[in-house]
Amino acid sequence: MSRRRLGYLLKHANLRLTELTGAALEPYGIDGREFAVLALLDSPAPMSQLDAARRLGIDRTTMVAMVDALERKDLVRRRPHPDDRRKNVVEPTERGHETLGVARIAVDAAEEEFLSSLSGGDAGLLRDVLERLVPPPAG
Amino acid sequence: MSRRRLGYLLKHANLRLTELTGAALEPYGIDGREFAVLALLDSPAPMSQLDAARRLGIDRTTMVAMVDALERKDLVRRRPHPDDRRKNVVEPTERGHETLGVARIAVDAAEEEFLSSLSGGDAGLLRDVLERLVPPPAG
DNA sequence: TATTGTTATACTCTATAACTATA
DNA sequence: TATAGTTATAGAGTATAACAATA
Repeated sequence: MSRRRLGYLLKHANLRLTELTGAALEPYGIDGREFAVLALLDSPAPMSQLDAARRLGIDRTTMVAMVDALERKDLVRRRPHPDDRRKNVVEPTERGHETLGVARIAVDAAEEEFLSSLSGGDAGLLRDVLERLVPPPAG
Repeated sequence: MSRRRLGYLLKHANLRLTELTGAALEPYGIDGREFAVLALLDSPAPMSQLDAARRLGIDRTTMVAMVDALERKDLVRRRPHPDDRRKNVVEPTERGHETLGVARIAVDAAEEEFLSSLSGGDAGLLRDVLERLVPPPAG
């Protein structure tokens, strides 16, 4: 029996977590990617679209579409940056904050379910190991 | 500092390994997905396209395209199953076996590089933990 | 009737290039 | 000249539906 490749395992682990997270967020009308953007924008320091894109490792044109979608749902708002009018400051609306509060609980539960076959120690170790494997975003 | 989400870590770990594996395989004219199919088909038991698709967790229509590509490169060959003519038995050609031999070494090296920031023990533990998180293919 | 392979088609996610406005 | 946001567009990768051949 040939052991499964690391690439297969990572891909399918990712698929499973995406599925669990997506199902957990469905009642709130957002998916895992939108949750990630919303959670990132819930930050004390004002964040431009480009800042957010770099932090999440996605293209700035992709970020345009994601902010569009969140704005249509009244979860974030764009306003011009006071000091540099090329930039948009993007921030959660009141509704965005509320949604984020409940969505965080749902995503935490989804992660917990995903990790439920592991001991607490192994779950923590998985996270630590992945942290070491994935370099922090540049900039 | 908000800690990075498990979904982010898994996605970007996957991206990094895909990149390393792709670069390692480029000299042999295949990518990581084609390698996975080729390695799976290098099996003592004859395997149909549907068998292979189920094992890799991809759609059977996707498998058609992958086998097409590998056949164009003279790395696999289709022949009718002797006992059930609805099925194709797909098997590596001589050239496929040779390519697989060198490609395996390249992929092993890419995985090693991917894991190079970890101790041997942590690398092994990562693999074990992922094995437990990813259910074996049904069927 | 059900299964295997195939084709046509469409959808999602993403990136590249070019444009606008600001700096 | 360079940067932030936007638009148009195209490329992967994937899946669904319908068909042909076979069971």
